[in-house]
Amino acid sequence: MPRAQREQLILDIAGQVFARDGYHSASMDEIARAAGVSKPMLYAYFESKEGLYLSYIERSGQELVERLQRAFAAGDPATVHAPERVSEFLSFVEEHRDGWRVLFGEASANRPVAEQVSQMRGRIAQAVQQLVEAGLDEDQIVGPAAEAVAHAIVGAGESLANWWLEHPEVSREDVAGWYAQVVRASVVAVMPRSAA
Amino acid sequence: MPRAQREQLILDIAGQVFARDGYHSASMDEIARAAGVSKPMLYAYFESKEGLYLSYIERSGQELVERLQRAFAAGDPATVHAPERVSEFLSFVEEHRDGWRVLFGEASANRPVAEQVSQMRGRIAQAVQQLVEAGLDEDQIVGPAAEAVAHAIVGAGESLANWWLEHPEVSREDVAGWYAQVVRASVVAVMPRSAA
Amino acid sequence: MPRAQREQLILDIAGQVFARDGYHSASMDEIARAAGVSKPMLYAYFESKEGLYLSYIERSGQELVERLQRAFAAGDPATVHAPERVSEFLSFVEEHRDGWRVLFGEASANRPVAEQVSQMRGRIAQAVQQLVEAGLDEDQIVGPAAEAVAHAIVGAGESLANWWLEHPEVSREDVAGWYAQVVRASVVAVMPRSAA
Amino acid sequence: MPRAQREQLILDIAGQVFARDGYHSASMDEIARAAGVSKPMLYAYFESKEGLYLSYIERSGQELVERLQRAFAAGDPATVHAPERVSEFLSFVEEHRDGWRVLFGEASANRPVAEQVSQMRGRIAQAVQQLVEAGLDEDQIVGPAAEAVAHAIVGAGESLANWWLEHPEVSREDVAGWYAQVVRASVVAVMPRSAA
DNA sequence: GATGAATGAGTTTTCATTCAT
DNA sequence: TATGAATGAAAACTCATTCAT
Repeated sequence: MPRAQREQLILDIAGQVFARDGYHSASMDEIARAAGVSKPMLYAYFESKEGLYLSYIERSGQELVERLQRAFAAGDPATVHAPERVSEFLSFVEEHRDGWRVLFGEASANRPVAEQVSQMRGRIAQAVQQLVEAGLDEDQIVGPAAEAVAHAIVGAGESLANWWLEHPEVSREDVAGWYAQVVRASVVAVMPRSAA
Repeated sequence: MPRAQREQLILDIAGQVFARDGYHSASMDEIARAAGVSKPMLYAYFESKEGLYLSYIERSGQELVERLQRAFAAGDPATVHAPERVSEFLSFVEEHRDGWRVLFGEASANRPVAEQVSQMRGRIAQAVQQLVEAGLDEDQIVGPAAEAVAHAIVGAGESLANWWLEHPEVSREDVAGWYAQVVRASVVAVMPRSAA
Repeated sequence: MPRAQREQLILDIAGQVFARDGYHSASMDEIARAAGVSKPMLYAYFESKEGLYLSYIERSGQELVERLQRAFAAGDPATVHAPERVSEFLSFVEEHRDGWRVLFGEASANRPVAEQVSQMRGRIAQAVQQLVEAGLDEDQIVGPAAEAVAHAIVGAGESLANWWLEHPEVSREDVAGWYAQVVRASVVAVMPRSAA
Repeated sequence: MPRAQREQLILDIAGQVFARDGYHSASMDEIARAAGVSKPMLYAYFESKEGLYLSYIERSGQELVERLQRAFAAGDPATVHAPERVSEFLSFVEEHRDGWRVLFGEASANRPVAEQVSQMRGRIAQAVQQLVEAGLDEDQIVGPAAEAVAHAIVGAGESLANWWLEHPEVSREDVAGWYAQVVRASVVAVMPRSAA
């Protein structure tokens, strides 16, 4: 088997293991065994565990960025946010679960620990969901939309807050204002008749 | 020093270390040294590394959830998304950086690894930012708003995609539709004159 | 509570723990907790873990030796080995299980390890038992006598071999001769009509 | 050096250390150093300390059981207890001191502790020895025979008592009866002219 | 006399990494 | 090229033991 091909195979397997166990808990032993190669091969091809990981997210990230750019940034601005575009991006997530999980999923690492963190996030999402639903008439709540939007809102806030922590020169008021608007607009957009 | 007080002190320090290094890379030795106590104390008070971590996120999460609920869920729906409310939440993030980072920050774990992942996210955010700006006249772009909103949008998508992976019964079209609307509404809301 | 009395109480508890877990696996923490005293008390009274253990086997051993001497060594040689005497000794074992186990029982220490060793001994005892039974007519085998004698024979051999290891000046032939006679006599004694 | 061979070498060394220090006090560090390998090898080959120990007693026990069965159980019942047979078994003990000590020796564990226990047993054996000698004319006592038989008797009692503790359904009278007979027969067998 | 609080020193175990073949 | 065999370094965790009060 030529080297290039074997490298791809190893990356596939490594992705599975990283996605399942997280960077730290994944062991080179396990990856080598799962890929059916010897450990020294892993080192010959990728230098180190870190090198292997970086190679993997490089490959995954490359494709993800391209797909996202195709989904979001290309073509006529008027149609840019069209669901079909977004759908393409979601297809990618679906087809490349491992890559997505490694880049954006919650690092499993230690089972009970990950669970507790995830539970905390869940509680927050629930609170937001109640808020979303509070602005609606009871009969407007259709299935999982409210739950989904709640997660989107939480994720937006999380990301925004993290960004802000790296940009302390931006005032809290500004950030708060933007986020407030995003939240309000999201609720209104998805739940159109909402009075929120 | 009475036990209860020292427990709080240890939790503070542990939070710093966990926030900086991530769960796995944080070592009990380091935490003990930083807290100025011996390792056996850590075990006497928190049973295990996992126990220490869980204690920490319990304490942090408790307060975060409360703060978020106060920010979002209380009072008159009409004023619920008011920036002042959101601002309160951001205050919390600011005051409890460590707690926030441990719960919602990017697990550092391994420096270059974290950096690469973070860079990848950055590139995606940039693509989205360009998209946001594409819908605006050049003179409308005011400072960091577009960047901030781009991060919010990315975070929303990330969170939504993760939620969807756990809810495969929801159709891709639905999720795509919701996300598309969230994105569009967010852009419009923050960049009001945008034609997007 | 006066010191002397408390010492006795602690020794009782310590014996239980030592008998259950073995010297190494027994922890001072556990003994202190079980005895309802603080660890520093244990050290004030017995100096060290070793001191505690030695105190315990001293107390137990003292009584055991006395009982054995009374059972075996006293009085008219003709009646010395009478079952009533032996019975007294067995009473002691029954009443002082912990003491006996600590002095002569198989050290538990590590469960699976102890089990494996014990199994090995069991297999040996079985082989001996078959031998004992081989010398009997089938209808002579009455209940557990053969099994019991087999264990006695194994124990005698074990003890004899250990003794011999410390007395290399004694010839193997002599030891073998004595042991052979003990075995034969034991079988005959307990299974009287045996042709062995 | 091929793996299989090195495994045997490690087992040999481990046996020495276990025999000298007992299971608990033996440390993997020490075994590795003594065997001239690194600790990870120990784990690669035997999984754990427990695994190493079990491997060792498996290997030792296997051979011991076979030897014992050959010594005791084979051939014509009439010659079964012949000293030559027993002698073979003693040869094994002599040649496999470590294996024997690990399986049947007094677990050293902690030097002074083991010593004290051993001393206690010694005192008991002495008492029994006096008893044995009490039944003899002074000029009949030939060298170490009485001492050896005393140890055999003590070992038989020890083993019998342990067996009885696991079989409480057997009456004390029965056990006492059997033991009494074993004792009497042993004395008579080895010290033939004794009136005991 | 009694103890809550504290620790030094050691244990087993794991893992990324490399060399000899 | 490929690997079986080997390891240095560090991790989590435990325990007998001792102060300060």
